[in-house]
Amino acid sequence: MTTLPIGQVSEQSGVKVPTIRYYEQIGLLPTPPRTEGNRRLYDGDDLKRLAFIRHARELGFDVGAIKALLSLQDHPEQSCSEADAIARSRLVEVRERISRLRALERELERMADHCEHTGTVAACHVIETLADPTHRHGRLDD
Amino acid sequence: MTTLPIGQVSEQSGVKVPTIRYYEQIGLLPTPPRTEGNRRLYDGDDLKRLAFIRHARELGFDVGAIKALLSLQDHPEQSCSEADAIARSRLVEVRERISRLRALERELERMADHCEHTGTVAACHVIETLADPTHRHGRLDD
DNA sequence: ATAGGTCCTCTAGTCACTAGAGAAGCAAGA
DNA sequence: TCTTGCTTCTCTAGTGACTAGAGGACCTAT
Repeated sequence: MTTLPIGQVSEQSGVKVPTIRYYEQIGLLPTPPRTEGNRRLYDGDDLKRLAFIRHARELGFDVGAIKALLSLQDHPEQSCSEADAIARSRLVEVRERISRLRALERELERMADHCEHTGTVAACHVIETLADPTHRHGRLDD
Repeated sequence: MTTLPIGQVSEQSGVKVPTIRYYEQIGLLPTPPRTEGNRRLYDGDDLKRLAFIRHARELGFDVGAIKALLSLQDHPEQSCSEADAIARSRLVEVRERISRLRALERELERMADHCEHTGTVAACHVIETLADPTHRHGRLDD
């Protein structure tokens, strides 16, 4: 089984060294074993976990939400209803994000296309694109 | 034309009062006119702008990215190529986020469905769902 | 054995808020 | 008009999630 020092894990996961230590400190990463000389040793699972955390953070999930998601992974023995509740509530959030991002995507596409075809700047309506779906009157995109 | 005090704007936009003042301070919001008694006065445009900022932040865009998006809206006279560059680079980012969120959505759906149908906890593979598309071998989900 | 790199802990700084203190403004009733 | 209570004002300090730096230990290669 391959083990990696923190620098390698950092490089391969895209998470900076101090951030990895920080994640350990706040309990997002398990405390890894150490060498004789007190250096942290990681394995492939840690690598994947870190990459997951990085992407989830980039998508705007806070540490609490990420902990909840990882707990699904970490505790397959937990009650079905509990896991289900976590998965479902995250699912609602994820779907809302997707629909907002799609609206923004369409607006940016429209602007880029307009520019390409006419050589002029399109009126920009990005502000409308992220309107709160729960407050909207029109239909929601699919 | 209706004007609103900061408290109303806060309530209707979902952005807290100190946060609104903070956005003014860092230049995300224009400095509003004041009453005789030195209180800020906002209008409907400010309201929309604030709601946009809130949603964009929730989606994980940082202030710099939001400024760039708002600049498209604010400066229709700017060069086409500049606006286009901003729109296109945001577009790439937005599409990547969408595809990752969709992968996560599918995994959460799978888990919720599994629980519903079998009454047992599904093996959770959320970690795999956000893998870096640029490092993946399989095809990307549209 | 020593030079250069990686790692250690600890403290402090950054970004984007968020909460609190203390004072001034304003609206409504006694 | 005065006062009670709410909103707003500015300013300072605290939070969450990093991020950078100091000072020192470890480790590899020559």
